[in-house]
Amino acid sequence: MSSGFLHELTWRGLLHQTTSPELAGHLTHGGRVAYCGFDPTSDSLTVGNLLPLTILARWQHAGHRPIVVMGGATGSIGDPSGKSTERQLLGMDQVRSNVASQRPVFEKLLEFSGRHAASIVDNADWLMRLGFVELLRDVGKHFTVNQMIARDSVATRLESREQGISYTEFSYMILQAYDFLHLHRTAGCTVQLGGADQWGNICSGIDLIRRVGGAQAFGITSQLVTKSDGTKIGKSESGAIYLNAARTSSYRFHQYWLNASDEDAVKFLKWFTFFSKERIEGIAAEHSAAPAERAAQRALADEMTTMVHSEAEARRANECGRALFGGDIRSLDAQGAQDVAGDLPGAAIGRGEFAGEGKGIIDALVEIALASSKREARDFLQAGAVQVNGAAATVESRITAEHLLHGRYAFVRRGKRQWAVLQVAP
RNA sequence: GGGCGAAUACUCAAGUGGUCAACGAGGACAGACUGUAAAUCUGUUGGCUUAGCCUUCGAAGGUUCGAAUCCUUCUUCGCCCA
Repeated sequence: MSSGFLHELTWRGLLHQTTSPELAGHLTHGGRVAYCGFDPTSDSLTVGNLLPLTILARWQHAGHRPIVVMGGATGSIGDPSGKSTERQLLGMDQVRSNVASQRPVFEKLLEFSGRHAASIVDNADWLMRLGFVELLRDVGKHFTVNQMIARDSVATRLESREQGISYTEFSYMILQAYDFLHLHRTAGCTVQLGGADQWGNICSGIDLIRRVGGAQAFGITSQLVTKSDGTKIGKSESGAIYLNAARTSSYRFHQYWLNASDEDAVKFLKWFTFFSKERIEGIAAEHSAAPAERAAQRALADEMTTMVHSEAEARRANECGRALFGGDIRSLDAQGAQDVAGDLPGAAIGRGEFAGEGKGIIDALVEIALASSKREARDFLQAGAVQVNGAAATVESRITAEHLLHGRYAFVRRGKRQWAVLQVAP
């Protein structure tokens, strides 16, 4: 096991850099403690936050103990790293409720019992108790401003004409360094994990630990990962992909991965799943033999959905996708239609609106958010991009009671992949 | 505190009195081709009751038949001087 962790990150293409060559030796003993910080700026993590989380899980699989640090305090300050603009400050209540609703995902991916039990802590628990003067005296003394302004994250903001940096964000690195020191003292934490953009903050923590107690600590950063076209992972047409089912249905989550490009699919398997090297190579071989089958995308989508939601959800998402893209939507039975409708975005309106002349397709498109305006709806219709229950629609189309599947549903498709449902309100 | 300059749509960026809902690029979306892929080509990209009308060019006023464009004040940002 030992430095199997570093090995693992390396072949997956995730290792960016480590702070010391002695790290490998340090990891030959199991049971080391590492932490990684997460920002409670939203009530749900996104696909973008998934990577550090899986790395923490890999750490645990390698026989070490992970600590999740929720930035309850630092989240209200804002990390200047990788940010070109000053952050909005969050209220404490907001932070608290975000921390609470993010928790389930961590519990899903990490093991919270046994010898290498993970734990979740909130840095508000110690940072909020810290007095300003106390902090300046005990911690601030170990930082020189010269060093602080030399940090990349600060330097770029100092040079930025438009933005500048507030004293608040400038001080962020001190707080994060203090987190590391605190965990070092109270939990024996010796390693901090983070993205490549966290390098500076991690080094600050290691320096602080050395200066205060003369102890050695380590940092490991992961590659900044992007899609092959250079854009961020986890953004879709309709916004960020969340891990929380309430914000991104398991169907949409599944679809997101299924739509990965050929070039990305295998990389994503390495980065995000716990599949072994052999298994991934097998899938890759299968995929390149018959790319049209999209074996890699399918494996990826199923596994990711299972990981973040559940196996049952993955199966449902799969069936739903098959119904929508595989065959005739009209062949769904009542139960199937209900399931699919439940996973799709859309709107429910009164039965009366479908009576007689029925509902105009243009209004319908706007209501189910497949078009952002009526003008756009007309554009789509003129381009032949819209289907209602599998039949092409025109500008004049209307949805009447007769069109409804099982008397309730109008499945509307815009373009190749966007589906939504207009249904009769119960 | 003084001087100079900037602010245009999702982003960058033209436009300096009518021909401007505003050049161009990127992004995004759609069509064709495909495999719910990539690349490519084409189209769209403020809104509406669409031969027309309405609301936009940091904010509020003003000049003018007419303003993104000129004037005044304000806001924000940058540069220079103190």
